[in-house]
Amino acid sequence: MKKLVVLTGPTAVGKTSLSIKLAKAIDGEIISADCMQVYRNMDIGTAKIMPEEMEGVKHHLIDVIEPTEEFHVVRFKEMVLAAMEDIYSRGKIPIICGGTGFYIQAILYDIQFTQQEIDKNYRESLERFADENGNEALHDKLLEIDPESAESIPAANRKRVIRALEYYNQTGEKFSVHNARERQRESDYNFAYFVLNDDREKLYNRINYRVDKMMADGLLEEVKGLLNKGCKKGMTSMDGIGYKEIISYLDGERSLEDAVELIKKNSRNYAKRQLTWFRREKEVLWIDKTIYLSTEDQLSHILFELKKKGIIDSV
RNA sequence: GCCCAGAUAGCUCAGUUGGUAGAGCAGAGGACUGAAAAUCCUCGUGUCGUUGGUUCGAUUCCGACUCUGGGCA
Repeated sequence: MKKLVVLTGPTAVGKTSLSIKLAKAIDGEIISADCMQVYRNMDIGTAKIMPEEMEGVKHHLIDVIEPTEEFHVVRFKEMVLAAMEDIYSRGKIPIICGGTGFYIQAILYDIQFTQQEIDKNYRESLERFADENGNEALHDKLLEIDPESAESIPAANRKRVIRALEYYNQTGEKFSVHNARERQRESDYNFAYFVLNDDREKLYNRINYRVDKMMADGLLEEVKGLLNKGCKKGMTSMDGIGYKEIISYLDGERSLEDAVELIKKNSRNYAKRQLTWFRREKEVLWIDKTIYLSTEDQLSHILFELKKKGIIDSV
């Protein structure tokens, strides 16, 4: 079985610096599992690792597309599988590091998505239908073709109602059937899934501090620059935390001070959602920073677990 | 020193014609399988400042005290 290491955790917990030490210790290469760090020119707001911080460790999936482009799990999966093949061919171990749990899952369990391109017109027509007739009416459509999905997806969650309808429209199969099947999947990898975590209050303090630092580092200028290059509100990249709030300030919707506070709050809420996700994942190995205080302790604990799983030979 | 207004959930406040209380925000928990840093669901017991009094019963009425604003000296 192919070997795979996953290192994740909530935003601002300290994944990046630990990942460098880990990569050096096991001669690995890092694959970023971060839905925002893939974009070029979005450095400050995504807390992206800079080349000089990489210490010679090879990184994949960072700065690979323009912020004006569409990006999603399917593209992520394609790119990561290619990167992994490359890494294995050189006899190294891939380390998936990043905070997007959904993306990590897609790789780990090889979740299957549909082959076809998304039909934008169909999506838009459903959006329009919901605008005109309400979320309930859209939800009723789903109820007709796939009652199980309709039951598990609230009408208010329009995005997911649309995806379920879209899936049926594309494949003729119920979305609920697809999901149930994909949920059964076992991983083909010999993997270790580490989640770095810390005391909630400490984590939130670090998030708040980091946002202030982003502002001091020029987040405002970064966003202005992106807008000048053609980025617009509503693009997936501009929906990232730190970007959408600054844009709302530039649009005159709120003061800069309020925008900064909102970035902090949204980041905190995001960290909490990430933790909810990781708690549900099976076979997760938690690295609690209140127990493993120093980076050295964390690293030696990780190496111990990797040896146990046969992913590395010696500690 | 005097006068006035406050003192209720982590914060900002509402309310109880006397029967121990509820909103917003913050926060917590959860869902998620081609937008995922997205999208959505659920969750409110707190010495009602302290202390006397009236009352069957006071957080609510009355008195004193403490603190915080504001005003007058």
